[in-house]
Amino acid sequence: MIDKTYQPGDVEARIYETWEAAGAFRAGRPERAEAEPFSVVIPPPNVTGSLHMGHALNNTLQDILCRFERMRGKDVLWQPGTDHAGIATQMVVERQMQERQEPGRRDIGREKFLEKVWAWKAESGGTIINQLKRLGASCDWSRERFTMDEGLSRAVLKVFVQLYRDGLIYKDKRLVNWDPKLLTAISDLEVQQVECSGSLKWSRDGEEQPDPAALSQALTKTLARNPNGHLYYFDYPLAGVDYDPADPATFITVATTRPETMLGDTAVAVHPENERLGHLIGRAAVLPLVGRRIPIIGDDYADPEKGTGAVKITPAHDFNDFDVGKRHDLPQISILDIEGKLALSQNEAFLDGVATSDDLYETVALHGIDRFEARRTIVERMAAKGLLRKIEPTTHTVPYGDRSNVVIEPFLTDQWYVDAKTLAEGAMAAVRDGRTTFIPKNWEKTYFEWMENIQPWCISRQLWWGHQIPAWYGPDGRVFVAESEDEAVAEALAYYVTKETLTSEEAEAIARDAGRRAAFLTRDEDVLDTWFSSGLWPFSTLGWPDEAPELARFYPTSVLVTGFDIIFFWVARMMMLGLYFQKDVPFRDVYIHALVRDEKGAKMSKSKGNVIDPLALIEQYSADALRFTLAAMAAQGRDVKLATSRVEGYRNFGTKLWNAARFAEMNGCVTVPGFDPASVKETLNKWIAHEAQRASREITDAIVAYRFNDAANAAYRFVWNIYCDWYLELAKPVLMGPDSEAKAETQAMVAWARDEIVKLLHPFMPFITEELWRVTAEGAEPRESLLVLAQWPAHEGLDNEAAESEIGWVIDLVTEIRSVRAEMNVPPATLMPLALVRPSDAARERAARWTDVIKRLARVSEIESANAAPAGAVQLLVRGEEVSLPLKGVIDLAAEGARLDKEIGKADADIKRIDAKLGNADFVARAPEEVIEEQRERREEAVERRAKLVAALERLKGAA
RNA sequence: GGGUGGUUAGCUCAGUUGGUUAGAGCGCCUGCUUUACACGCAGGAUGUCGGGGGUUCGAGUCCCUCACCACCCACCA
Repeated sequence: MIDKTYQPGDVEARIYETWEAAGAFRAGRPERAEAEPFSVVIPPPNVTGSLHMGHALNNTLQDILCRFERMRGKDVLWQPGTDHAGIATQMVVERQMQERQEPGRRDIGREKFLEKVWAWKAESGGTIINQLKRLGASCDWSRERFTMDEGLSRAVLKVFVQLYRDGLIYKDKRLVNWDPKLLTAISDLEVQQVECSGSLKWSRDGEEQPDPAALSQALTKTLARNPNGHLYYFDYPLAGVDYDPADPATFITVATTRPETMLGDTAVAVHPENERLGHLIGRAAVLPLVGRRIPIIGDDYADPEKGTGAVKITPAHDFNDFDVGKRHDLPQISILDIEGKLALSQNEAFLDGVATSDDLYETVALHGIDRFEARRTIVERMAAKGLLRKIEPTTHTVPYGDRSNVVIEPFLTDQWYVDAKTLAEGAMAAVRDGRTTFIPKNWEKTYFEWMENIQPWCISRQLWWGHQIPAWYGPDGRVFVAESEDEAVAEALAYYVTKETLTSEEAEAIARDAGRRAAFLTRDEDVLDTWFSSGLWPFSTLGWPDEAPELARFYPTSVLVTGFDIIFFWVARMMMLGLYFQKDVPFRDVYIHALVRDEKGAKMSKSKGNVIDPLALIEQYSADALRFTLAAMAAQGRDVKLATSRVEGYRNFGTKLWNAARFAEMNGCVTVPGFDPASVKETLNKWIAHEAQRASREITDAIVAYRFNDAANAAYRFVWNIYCDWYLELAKPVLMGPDSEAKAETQAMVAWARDEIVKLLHPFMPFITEELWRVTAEGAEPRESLLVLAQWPAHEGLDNEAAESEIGWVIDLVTEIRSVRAEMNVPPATLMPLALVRPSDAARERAARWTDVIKRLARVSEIESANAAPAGAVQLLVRGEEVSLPLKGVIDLAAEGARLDKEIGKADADIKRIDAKLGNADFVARAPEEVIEEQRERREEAVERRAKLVAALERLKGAA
């Protein structure tokens, strides 16, 4: 007995266990050894994260593809796993330590800290996996991987060493995006540009706010809230002359949004062709507050239109200035420490060549203050010295760290880089020649755009949680890159022996002694960017660098399903690294889905508080309802704006399906083993076979084309509007009637169609369908196999236009009668006689065959034929046949007259519109023949319809 | 500054290569204990397809333009 109500909470957990126990998701099931492989790697979620709506969408779509292909008989591998998420995870653990008021990570040291992270991973790492299971994800969990697994770590080492040896990884000292809170370099992609503007206006020469005390107060107030955007104009006195604010020949004015960096200025640049300032090129200015002589140089970078036309150059704190500095061989003076505090005392570069002075002492005394505090102080001091000319509000963008949410500092450090430009060549070619295809196609443009302008990828992070860089430094600072410390030591010893820094005896002595070996080299402290290891995901998870049969069988993977937000972070890197190390693309297709947004279209974020928790929706409406909603809304190229009313609607859909199955059971509809739907005799059954085949085709085609919404809608329509609304209703008289042969066939067919439905719906709603499959028997026996492994409907030869035509007529007739009854306010209890007016033989036969159904569904008392339409009856046209409801006395004659008038009006409008088309010589001359023919037929039909309606109206008037 | 997408019913959204009278869900209105289902059944109303122009026999669909809304990339002294 099927339960009266479906309880998703109970069923879902049980069903999932059944699948796992049966090994249903395992790749390489023996019976599929010869099957075509289908593989997908999951975008690995953060190991300590939890499921958000983006995951729900992403994994629902992958699961639909995997379940679909599994049912189509393929050997499916959905490779699951998690990412160690370097920065994110380390931050979480550090925050926990802080909350518990424990000593910081630097206090306890690397080893102890990593123990804590691993402990946290052990504690929380299962959460997201369990949540994926709640969603129904059919991953092969026996193959679950983690980016810091032993195997994946070996892949990382091998890749790093190989790329280093091939000259594609190198160490370089240049400006990086430095996060002063996390104390690490980050890549360009991890920097968010935030627009900010200011409000403070002040001018030394004007009236705006001349009082220095008031200025100081305003500055304090303004700079207290960051970000802000102000342009500060400073006079830099020229060397060799006495500064006179009234005499432009004694100074050069520069404008900056970052006053504190002036301490690191090493030049002022003007455009070589600047008419106003060009003559100053070659002279020098004296850097205020410091006393350093800095040259005035000519460089195209200085735009005469911007600022004052003269720009201060701070090579160590600005990306553009860095380039200018390189061109002019300027010193790079870093004046900040890693935390963004002024680093002035003991700063040799800063003090180099600067004569001691009171100014300098005062400035160096600022050592250790924060960069924003420094900004205020510098401005105040410049103002006090009369060198601040003015302050203007401005709007500009400020770089923020996407994790730490603090202002990022361009900072001069040694870091490891990947030569992305070289690797990008192959990755672009692979998409250009179609070895990998993006769906929707337009994302390829985004991909190319970025690839063409790709910058060196900074891969080192000053973190502890991650893959430590396999680089060791010798006593002279020389770097040795190798897959293990032993190899590095061996390499280093050999090197130093050849260089005659060591004798071979010394080298051998070191090599023999483990302690000395370990002390001989120092390992690089840094770890790799998380995306470095995720970039290897499509092959590292398949067993590389070992010889793994899975790699040969499942690489390249069939499709990658992911959001557009990580095309650069992840997709591009996998393309580059996959092509380099496997000589083939990592995936054939890349399906890019949209972001899930809230109802108003805003990106969901914790800070906005508009996050909808997928688990809460699963609790409330079932995983199936959530999945179906996401699939139905996943139209290509558009964001998914999630409304919970949709989830509720699809929960109702599940209930509808459940009840339809209960109905089938109550009427003794049981799956007949070996039943052939092509053999049925009843028109109704031929019709549902025809419709089921059509639905199956639509759904299959849509999934293959990644048109998930079309697939979901086709399934929805078939189940609700075809199977439930009509097939079951039309079958009721047969199921309750006396014809045992027809009844038996129909019972079998109801069960067959239900089974088809359950299969077609399974990729979308795996739980309820599997449960229905379980509770419905096959013949006298329970089902032998699970639905998850059942065969996808793929039948041919069930098309049946004759059945479509006949059942279509019945449906139209019933619908028309219902419509008229409602319009005429005929009470449901009133049964009406129905007359076919001069029916064709076909219509008469059909009416006879469907008498019971028509009577029941249209609430008709009897059906007869008439030579003429009776007076005062309602006239209907059903597929060209005239039908009347002779209900004089019941209907409102005036209302019927109005209805007929309206119908005639419609017919007139149709005729007029078609005539306009057919009357157009150009249309007749140029439109395709079938379009014209269609219009002619339609006109004929409309004219006939009009004539009948007019006649009916005449009769109505006669009756009145 | 460069780019992408969007603007269709009260709301959330479909509408593949131009071709019937533009659709769905939710909401709304009317009626219904019709023996699976009120998480239901039956019927109904609602659109200048953002504005303007163009191409075409024919435009929600293609082109131009304007407006507004998102988002991405780059950068500004």
